[in-house]
Amino acid sequence: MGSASRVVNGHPGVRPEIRERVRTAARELGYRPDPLAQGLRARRSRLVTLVVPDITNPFFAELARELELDCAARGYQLVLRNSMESPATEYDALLSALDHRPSGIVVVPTAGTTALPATGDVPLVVCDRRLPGGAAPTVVSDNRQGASAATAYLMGLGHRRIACLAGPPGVHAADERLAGYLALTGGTPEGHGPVVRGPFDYATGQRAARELLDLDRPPTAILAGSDQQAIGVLHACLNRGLRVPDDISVCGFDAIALSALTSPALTTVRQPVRRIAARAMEFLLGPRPPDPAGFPAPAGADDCAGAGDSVGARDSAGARGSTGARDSTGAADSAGASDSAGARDSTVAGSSTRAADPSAPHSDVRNAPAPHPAEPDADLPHPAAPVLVSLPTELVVRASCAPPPEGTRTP
Amino acid sequence: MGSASRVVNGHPGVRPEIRERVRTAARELGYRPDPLAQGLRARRSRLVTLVVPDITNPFFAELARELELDCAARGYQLVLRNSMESPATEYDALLSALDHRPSGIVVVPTAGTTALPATGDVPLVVCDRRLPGGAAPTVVSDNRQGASAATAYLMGLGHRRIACLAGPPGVHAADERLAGYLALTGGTPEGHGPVVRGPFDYATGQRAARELLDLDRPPTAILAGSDQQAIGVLHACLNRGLRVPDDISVCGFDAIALSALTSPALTTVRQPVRRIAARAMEFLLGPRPPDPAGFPAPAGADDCAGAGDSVGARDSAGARGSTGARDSTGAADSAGASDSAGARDSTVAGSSTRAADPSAPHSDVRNAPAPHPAEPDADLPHPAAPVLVSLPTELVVRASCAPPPEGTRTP
DNA sequence: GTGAAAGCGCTAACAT
DNA sequence: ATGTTAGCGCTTTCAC
Repeated sequence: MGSASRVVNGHPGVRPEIRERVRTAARELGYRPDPLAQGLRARRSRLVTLVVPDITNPFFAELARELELDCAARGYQLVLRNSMESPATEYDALLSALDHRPSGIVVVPTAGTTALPATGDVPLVVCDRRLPGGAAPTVVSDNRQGASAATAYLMGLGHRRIACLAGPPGVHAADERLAGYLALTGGTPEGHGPVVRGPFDYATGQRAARELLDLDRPPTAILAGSDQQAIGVLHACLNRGLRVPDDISVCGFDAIALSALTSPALTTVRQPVRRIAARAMEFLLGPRPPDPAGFPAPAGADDCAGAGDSVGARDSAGARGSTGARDSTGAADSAGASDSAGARDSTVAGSSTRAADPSAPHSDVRNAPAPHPAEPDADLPHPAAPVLVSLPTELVVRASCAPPPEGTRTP
Repeated sequence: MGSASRVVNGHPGVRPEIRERVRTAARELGYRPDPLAQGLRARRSRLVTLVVPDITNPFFAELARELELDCAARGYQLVLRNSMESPATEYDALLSALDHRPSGIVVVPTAGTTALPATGDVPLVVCDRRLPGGAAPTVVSDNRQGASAATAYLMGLGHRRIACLAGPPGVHAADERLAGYLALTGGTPEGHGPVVRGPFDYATGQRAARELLDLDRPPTAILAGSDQQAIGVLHACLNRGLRVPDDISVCGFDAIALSALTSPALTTVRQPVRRIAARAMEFLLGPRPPDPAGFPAPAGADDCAGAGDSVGARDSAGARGSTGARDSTGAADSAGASDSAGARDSTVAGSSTRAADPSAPHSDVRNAPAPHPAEPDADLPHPAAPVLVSLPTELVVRASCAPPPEGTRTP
């Protein structure tokens, strides 16, 4: 029975003969490991908890989907929690999530979150937004760079009065986007255009647009802080009888599905949701096919047959041995992290290399304001885990932006 | 220690003194029950699994949120799974969900789903869509009635050429909505207008609208199968230079948040998402405050004090005893179910009365290798459980519909 | 490398 | 009504 367990968990050091015998028996008996018992004993359930402010936000929904798909592929289950933008609710959600001893936690903190509960040895990663003090490992997209790219695009089109509708103060993504905008417009002879801030929602977009349009010299372009805002802006403009992009340009942020389907289609900045999800999961669970077992991961007893049959040789290397079986990831991703460096000093992190053991690398990453100020040494198992990963965004040029009405001016 | 368990689980028959003692100790020790151990022993985890085609669909996101909120309030966690409209994926998701011995399963089946796996003694409820053969307990909104209401409204406005953009064939909600439309227009002297079918998404709306607008005698109103479709229609019309609602009326379905924020705001049919969620949860877990414990449900050790104290009497009737403690629900909701009967024979269910024991009523609903071929005996727990609950929808009149351009004709 | 034994933290039958 | 006793199904030392 000990050996059975070893086989199921893909532990090395089991004679091939025995392993096959166990596998066959398992298959014939239709054996399915009991996650509860496993969890109780191993003090770790195959659950990943996601805490978002509100799953109804299309961006979070997309994130949730990507995470869930990734979980499913690895044989994990995604637990969903809504904090409803309440730090207290978020805190409670985290606490009760912890009770279930999840394999990892992904949280998109509320605007008011200052600290997260101690997670013990449960790895946690912050997504999309940042916590003050960078108190936890974080993966975000490079909002500043994205906003700058959009601003540059607008300026290149000839716009000189570009308004910025930014998200709520204190929300990292909002602040960063604003910073990206200011970085380019601030140095301009005309100075930067009007700035309005507010929640990332449709209503705010409408309200802000009306406000902006009522100005003495209304802007010729509006850079919104989210697609939802941008759509609100779009509608407000349209309602005012303005043509977009002929009379005014509008640019969004996020590239949610809907943004492609407005009229005109929204020029926007794409957040690499899929990559964000992938990086987060990688951080929590290790590189993609941890293949933690010869077969328990795949759900149906069916498909494991196909896969399991010829697998015998596969894990000769030991899917999760103590050696650098997983550095493939490290290499690829350090690249991903650094190529976002196009934007200034901001973000970007202590690059790639992660220790091999999935249980170890996180413990020190948490709370810990920088475990070691500097890590000169570096071979394989050094405890230097990236604290902040910033993924590059992508400008999606569609139809909602054009040169300003009066005529383009080439600088 | 036995008593401790009894207290924690709110079992009756514990002397108040002891109970207090246990509670105090628990509080001081910061005791938190281990859900894994509880689950292993009780063969039931405090998890509820939700399987949706795609959480990215705003309607499902809303459903998920409501369910999650309800779960959280009861001390449960919501596991999210995306079937991506693939019956096979859905099946696997259910299978692996079952491994965790959830307290219940909510599934929005894919269009191609014909059967669900046997869930053993795990209660399962189908939401929003229906399974062929009504093989499982179901709670949906009365789509037919909703579509009829919208159609009637349009006809009342004077429209005679109303097109219907319906969802994909085979999807129950889509079929029902179409039926609701046909029921009113079919008998009309002019007969019903053109019908187009396709996925519930934005793109389909745009495509269909263009198609419809190219007709020799284009419709004066379009009844869409979803808000997403309707928004696509809206954009397509606007792009064609048509004014909505002056030149053409558009009506949506679902009343997602976005529908209020388009310009013009969408007239649509509201699905009682919150009630759907509430009913589903009630079906799975019993009436709202099952308060399965004096305090483990509330997350923080803080709030448990307030609630737990005076609870003592609550469960005198036994929140989930073998008697009809839950027909309060049945009464209220059977009403809800039947007043939707305004639309013909359709939906509506074997009204209210449900068996009291949560473990029993479901077993027979499934195909199930039936433990006992027949269970003649029946006192309160008669196996007559409602198989279908249909909740009434609500027409939300906003700005996207108006009398047809040529002039209204009063019948 | 492989069995055997000892529990993970809790609940449900038991005896009291 | 309370204390005691078995395990739930698995992982993990620990001897072999």
